[in-house]
Amino acid sequence: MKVAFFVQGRDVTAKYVALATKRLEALEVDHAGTNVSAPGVTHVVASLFAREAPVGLDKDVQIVTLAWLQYVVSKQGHEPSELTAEMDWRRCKAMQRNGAPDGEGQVKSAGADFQAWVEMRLSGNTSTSADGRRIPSRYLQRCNAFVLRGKYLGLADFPPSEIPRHDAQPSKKRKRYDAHQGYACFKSGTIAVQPNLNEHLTNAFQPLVDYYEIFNDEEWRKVSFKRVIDLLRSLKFKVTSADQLRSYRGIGPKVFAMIDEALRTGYITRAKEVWKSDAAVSLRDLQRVHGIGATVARDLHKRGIRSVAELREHKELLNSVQLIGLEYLDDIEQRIPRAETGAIGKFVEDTARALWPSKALAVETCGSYRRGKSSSGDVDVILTTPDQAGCPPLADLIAELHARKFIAADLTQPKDQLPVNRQGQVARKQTYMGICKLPGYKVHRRLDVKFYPREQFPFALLYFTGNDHFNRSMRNFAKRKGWSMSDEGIFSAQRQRSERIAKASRPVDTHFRTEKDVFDWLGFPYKHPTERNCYDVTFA
DNA sequence: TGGCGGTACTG
DNA sequence: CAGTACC
DNA sequence: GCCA
Repeated sequence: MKVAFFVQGRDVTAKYVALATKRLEALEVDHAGTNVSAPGVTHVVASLFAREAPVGLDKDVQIVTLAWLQYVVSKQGHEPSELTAEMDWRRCKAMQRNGAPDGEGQVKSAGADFQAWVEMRLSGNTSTSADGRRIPSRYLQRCNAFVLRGKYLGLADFPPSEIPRHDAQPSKKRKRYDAHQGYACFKSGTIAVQPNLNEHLTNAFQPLVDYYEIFNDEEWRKVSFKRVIDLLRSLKFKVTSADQLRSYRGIGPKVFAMIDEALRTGYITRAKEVWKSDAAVSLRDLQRVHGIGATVARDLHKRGIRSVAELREHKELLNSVQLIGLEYLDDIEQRIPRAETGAIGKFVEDTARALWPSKALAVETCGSYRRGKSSSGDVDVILTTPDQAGCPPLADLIAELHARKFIAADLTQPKDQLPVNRQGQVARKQTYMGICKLPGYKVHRRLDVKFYPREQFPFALLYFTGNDHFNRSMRNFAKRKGWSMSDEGIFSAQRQRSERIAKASRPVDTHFRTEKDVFDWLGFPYKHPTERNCYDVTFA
């Protein structure tokens, strides 16, 4: 078990760092604590422990605090107000009465009961604080639920009294929550920011990935290098010697030598060599455009187009998708701050709820956002309804988003002629890709929206949350056992191209209600969304 | 030496 | 169908 | 590229 924690501030912070360290040492846990000094926040940490730290739990845990996130965000030059939008103040408010953090955008103080509770968790007790003080039972329950919900169940949106039991029947009184019966547990309340401790190495490898990305003939070499980067990024220590990585899956003789070279000299010769070619540079530049891949770039290059700048003078060579990609290139390339990703997801959600007021909808922003990243490349939203019969047409939602001037351009045409059943509902997944912009914002963003029938939703969440290595890994795991897994479900593998693949041993007739159902059914250890920022999933 | 994820949209 | 894209 |  490894624990990494990041805290920032003074006052309360130092105290909890000491407590956490003590506790971790008592558990003989391999831990690494980082204390970050940045102005602005002092008293946040206590609430962060409640929010993020499953202290004293015997699982493989990662303690990550929003304070660290705040530090990262401030380093990137964003306003603190953006950060406060990240925090789920509804949950803080629930604790406000008890002296917990104030919800008006600034955490002011942690109440005595709350601090006592944190200390209790840190000391491993369950009902009394470290100094023997008894914590009021109502408050105890509330705090415990707070942590458990945030970390393991993620039922963040439900006040404690409204946490649905797994066997609960849909309540007629709380219609709005109907859709979340069984689905809300996918909400991820955790923000995990793991700093890349091995930037010195990932930076050295990135040019190799970029290089192989621009051709389509060495896909697997590219994938291998990509895995190496994600492996390095996932490490909780800074690599100082290639020998530290000798036993890791994905590090072979070639990569080992490259890591060794990068550590000694600061760069990889091979990575420098490949980019000496002007053609490679041109091809990479052209492929910045959405819709231009290896083949099209090569074709354009043959026609004498060497850069995006030159491409802008020859738009007649592009199809409609590429034209949009070119038009919004500068915007799309920019990273999206986490707060904006959330706001875009909320805009889609609000629009959907306004459009189908009688429908109970589950809406989830996935992708790197759901994996807890502090910025994203695009926004991925998926929806479902508890309706067994199917979903309303996604095209209607897209039309409404157009009407609200939220969507600026379509990269795919929303199908309005999908096969519908007698109720006029669509019983298969519907997908959309486009460009959007929030009212009052300057930069356009890539938006993906998908609408899934509810029985596919757990699989859709898994797929749309990623990351790509995680998906490939999990699907590979399923395949070896004789199943084929996708965003629509799990099926008996039709083709068996390899002897490694076992014959499916049981029919797939289970009803999967949650992501965890899928993990359990596969015999695959459950991973919280924030634990899916991985390069590979190992299984015993 | 063969395998490396599964799917959707465009043209 | 090939190419590109999504995680 | 790595791995079984």
